[in-house]
Amino acid sequence: MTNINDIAKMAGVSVSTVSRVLNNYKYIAKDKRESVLKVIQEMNYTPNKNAIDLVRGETRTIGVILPYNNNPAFDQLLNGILNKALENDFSITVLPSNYSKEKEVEYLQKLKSKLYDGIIIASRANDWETIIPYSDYGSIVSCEYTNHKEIGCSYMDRYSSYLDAFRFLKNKGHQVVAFTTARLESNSTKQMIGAYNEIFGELQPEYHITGCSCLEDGYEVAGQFLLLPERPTAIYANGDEVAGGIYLYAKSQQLKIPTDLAIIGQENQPIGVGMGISTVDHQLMKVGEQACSLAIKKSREKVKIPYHIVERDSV
Amino acid sequence: MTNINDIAKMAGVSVSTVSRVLNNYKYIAKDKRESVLKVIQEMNYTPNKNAIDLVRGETRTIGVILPYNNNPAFDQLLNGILNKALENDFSITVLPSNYSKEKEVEYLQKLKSKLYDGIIIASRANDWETIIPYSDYGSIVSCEYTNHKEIGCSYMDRYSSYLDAFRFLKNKGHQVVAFTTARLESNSTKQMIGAYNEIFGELQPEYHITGCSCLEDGYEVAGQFLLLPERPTAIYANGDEVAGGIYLYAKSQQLKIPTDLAIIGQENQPIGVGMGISTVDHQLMKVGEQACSLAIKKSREKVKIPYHIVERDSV
DNA sequence: CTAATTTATGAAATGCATTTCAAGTCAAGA
DNA sequence: TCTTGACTTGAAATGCATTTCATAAATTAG
Repeated sequence: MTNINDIAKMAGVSVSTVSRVLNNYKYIAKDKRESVLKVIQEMNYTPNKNAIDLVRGETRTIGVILPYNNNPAFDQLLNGILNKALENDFSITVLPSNYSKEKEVEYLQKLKSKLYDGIIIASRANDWETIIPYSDYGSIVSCEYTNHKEIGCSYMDRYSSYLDAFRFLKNKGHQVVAFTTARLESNSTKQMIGAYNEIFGELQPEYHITGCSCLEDGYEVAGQFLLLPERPTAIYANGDEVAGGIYLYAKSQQLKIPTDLAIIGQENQPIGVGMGISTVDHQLMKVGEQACSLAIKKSREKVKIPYHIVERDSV
Repeated sequence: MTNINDIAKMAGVSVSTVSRVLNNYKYIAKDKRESVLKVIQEMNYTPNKNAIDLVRGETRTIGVILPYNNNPAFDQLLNGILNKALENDFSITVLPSNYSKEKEVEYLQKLKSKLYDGIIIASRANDWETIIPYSDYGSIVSCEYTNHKEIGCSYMDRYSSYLDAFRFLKNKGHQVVAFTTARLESNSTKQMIGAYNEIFGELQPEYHITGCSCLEDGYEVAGQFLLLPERPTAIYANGDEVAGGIYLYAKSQQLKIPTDLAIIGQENQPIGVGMGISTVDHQLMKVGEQACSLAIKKSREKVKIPYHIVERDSV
C-alpha cells in the first residue's frame, strides 16, 4: 500500500505538503498542489483512517449500548441516533449487551481505549458507580434520567407519562386496570408499578404480567387477563405490538373496543395506526436524536423529551 | 494519558516487554510480568486501540450498508449479523445509505481507508462495476446473489421462492392474484414480476402496487385491490406487516379468510404468527449470520440460504 | 562437556498522518 | 529602504503499540 511518504517522494515535496493538500490547507503553490493531486490520483491513494484517528485522538464514532436490536422501542431509538449521526458525519457502532454487565464494561473499556468518542447507553445493567469513571474518557449519554452530573441524558419522564396514562384511563371511568411490562427488574417497570399504585391503589399482582414484547405476547396475555374473576376493563400495554395482540384477542372473543375493553399502547408504532389503538408516544426517535447530539457535543445536559397521548379509538 | 512508554519506564523494562505482557507472551520472567502488571493497574492504563489497529492493519470491525434501519426485513438481517459478530468478537458499524449512490461509495472508501475489515451490503444502489474495485481493500459480502467472483454472497433464491409462492397460490385454485412490493426499481421487484409472469401470464399493472412497507400500506392497498372490477382472490404481500394490513382491511369488509381472500406474507414476522398469516420465510436472520461469517473469514463463497413456506390459516 | 534449545529482554524499525517549529520568499505599507 | 504581514515549505516531533532482529543467559540433550 502506498502511504503519504510515497506520495511525497513521488510528487517531490515533503509529507507536510501532502498532508496540507489532503486537508485543503490554504497556502500551497498551485503547481505543487496539482502535482500532489496527480500522484494521489495515479497511485489511487487513500489516507489511512487509523493513523488519522490515532494522531487526532478522535474517531467521530459513537458506540451505542443496546440490549436488543430486534425490539421496536430500541429500534426507534437507534433510528433517531443514526439520523443525527449521519447529519453530523459521525459513525455509529452497535454494541449489543443483552443486559450483560460484563459486556457493558467491555464496551466502556473500548471508550477508554479511544475507539469511540462517546457512548450512548440505551439501557443498562450496571449501576452508575461502575459506569461513571469511564466518563473521563469520552462522553457518556444515557437515555434514562440520572442526576449524576457526569452523565448526559436524553430522556422522557416515564413516571409522569405513566401517571398521565393511568389518570386518562381512570377519567374514562375505568376502575379495574391491568398492564404489561417487558422486564420485571427494569426501571420502567418499577415506575409503572409506582404510578399504578398512585392512581389505582395497591397493585394486585394478577393485574400485571411481565415478559411481554410482541403481538403474540399480547394475544396470550389478553386471554389471561380476561379470565380473571374481576376482569380489567382497560389494559395498558407496553408497546403497540403488544396492544395489537390484546386487540386481536379481544376481537376474537367478540368484545367491543373500547366499550367492553379499552386498550392503550405505547410508542406510537405503525401497527397501532391501522388498528386505531390509542397510545402513549414517548417520541423515542427524538430521544435518540437528542442523545446523539449530546454525545457529539460532549454535553452533559439533561434534556427531557416531551411525551403525548395519541387518542385513537381504543380507549 | 499514560502510554506504553510511560509504563515501560515506570516498570523499569522496555516497551517490548510491556507489549509482551499485554499480549500474554509466554517467555517473561515472573517478577517483571508482575511489576508491569502492577504499574498498569496503578496507572489505570488501557492500550490505545487506534494504535493497535494501525500497526496490526485490522480493526475487527465490519461495516453494514443498510438502506433503512427501521424496516423489519433489514432488521432481521442486521440482527443475524450482530449475533455472529458478537460470537466472533467483531464490531458492527451501521452505515445507513438510504439507497444513495454517493453514500455507498463514501462507505466503500472507508473500507479502503482501513476502517473496516469488510463490508456487508444488505442492498445497494450502485452497480457492481463501481463496487468491485473496493474488494481489493477488504472483504465485500452481498446479501443478494451475484456471480462476480470478487464478491461473497449470502443470499436466498428469491426468484425460486416467488415462483414457489405463486405456484402455491395457483395450486390452491387462485387465478386472479395481486401482489405488493417495496420499491419499483429494486431487484426483487423485477424478480417478483418475472415469477408472476411465468406462473400467471402477463401481469396487468393494476394487480401490482409498489411502495408498501407497513401495516397501514397493506390496509390501504387492500382497499384498492378489492375495488378492482375483477378483484384478486389472493394477494402476495411483501412482508407480514403489509399482509397484516390487508388481513385487517379484509376483515373490516366482512370478508372471510382464506375463503373470500387468501393472503400470503413474507419473512415470518411476529405479527403473522398471531394473525395466522401464511408466509414465505426467507430466513433473513440466517442470511445475516452467514453474511457476517463470510465477511469475517474474508470468504468469497456464494452461500444460498433455503427459504420455506410456512402454512398457517390465510391461504 | 559441547551443541542445541529454550527462555528472556531490549533496541530499533514499522505502521501512517498531523502538527508544530523554523525559516524562507515576496509584496505592500511606512 | 525598512518593516510587516501574507504566503510557502520542509524537518522533526508526535500519537501509540507491535514486531523483528539481535543477543545473552539458562537449560537440556547427546
